[in-house]
Amino acid sequence: MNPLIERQHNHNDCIHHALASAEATCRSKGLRMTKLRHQVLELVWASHEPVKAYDLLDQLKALDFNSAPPTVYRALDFLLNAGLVHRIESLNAYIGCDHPQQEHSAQFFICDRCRSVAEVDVTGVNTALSEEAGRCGFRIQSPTIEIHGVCRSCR
Amino acid sequence: MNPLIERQHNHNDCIHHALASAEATCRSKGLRMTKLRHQVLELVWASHEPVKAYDLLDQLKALDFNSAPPTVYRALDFLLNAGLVHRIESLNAYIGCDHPQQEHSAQFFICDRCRSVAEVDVTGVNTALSEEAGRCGFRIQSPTIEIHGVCRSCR
DNA sequence: CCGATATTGTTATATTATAACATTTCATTC
DNA sequence: GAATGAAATGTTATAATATAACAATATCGG
Repeated sequence: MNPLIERQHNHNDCIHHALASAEATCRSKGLRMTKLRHQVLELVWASHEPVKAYDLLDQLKALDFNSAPPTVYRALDFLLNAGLVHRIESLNAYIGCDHPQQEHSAQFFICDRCRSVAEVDVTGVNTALSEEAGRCGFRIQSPTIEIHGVCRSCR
Repeated sequence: MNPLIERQHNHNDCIHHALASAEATCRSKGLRMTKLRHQVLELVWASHEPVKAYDLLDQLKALDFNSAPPTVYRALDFLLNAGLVHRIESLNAYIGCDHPQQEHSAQFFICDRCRSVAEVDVTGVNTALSEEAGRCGFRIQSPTIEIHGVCRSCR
């Protein structure tokens, strides 16, 4: 479904790119990428499907991290603030962002069959929303745009 | 903030219009607007701010409805399916829809200061998303578009 | 090294939502 | 108007998601 995510791809490349990019982002922003946060980010990047906080928690426990709910929620908060992951509100789940450096407004196509998610950035959507916001006198801070449907492979 | 919701307006009119419209919708679709569902819808329409399930529950209890969580969640499910309310995913909350008859894709401007919500339907957003979906081979089923920010009155 | 600050550990609890089964209500048919 | 079946509601329990509050530890700048 995702132009970026071919069905066949070397996912190790995704993971490595994401983690390297995250390290770079943290360095440039003066943020601390600790062992725990790194591990959580790696778990998030295990797939291109959104992952739930308590699933991460179970995996952390299995990895012998000393974990309770705050452990994972704090790590996720950090990653969210750093722009390294996005939260999918309609799923209460989290997904990695592969271009944390760039300013971008995230829009998601979410396949309800295979659960895969594609992050897109449609200019037309942003401009249309900005224009409407301007007309209403509304100052946009954070858009949540999550489009549920069925992806090409699943149709 | 909402072109539709003037800061000064007779909210009784909103409520009456919404409830009458809901009755009409149910009649035309062969749905049963029971006392409980009517009461929940009326509570949802008490304001133009999204309301939480457990707040509704407390209010139902105060009104001597025999209520537990399933009571309110079932009523909300019914109202959601009937198109009489929308769920705001990013707030875990619910808001009345004042034009349930028309097919429409809901987009929300949500003020994070005063919590008021304006439902808009920006053509440009829909067309841009449809076009992108077409390019990706994605079949859109239900868009969630929730724009957080600050409304005109609160800026 | 010291002190300040950020991070993590830990326990408890708040918030949101659903499962499962019993009972009641309602519309229809007789 | 009683019998029936389906829809709605009542009820108890529990699952799933998230945060508060405070203690302990690690890290950074001086």
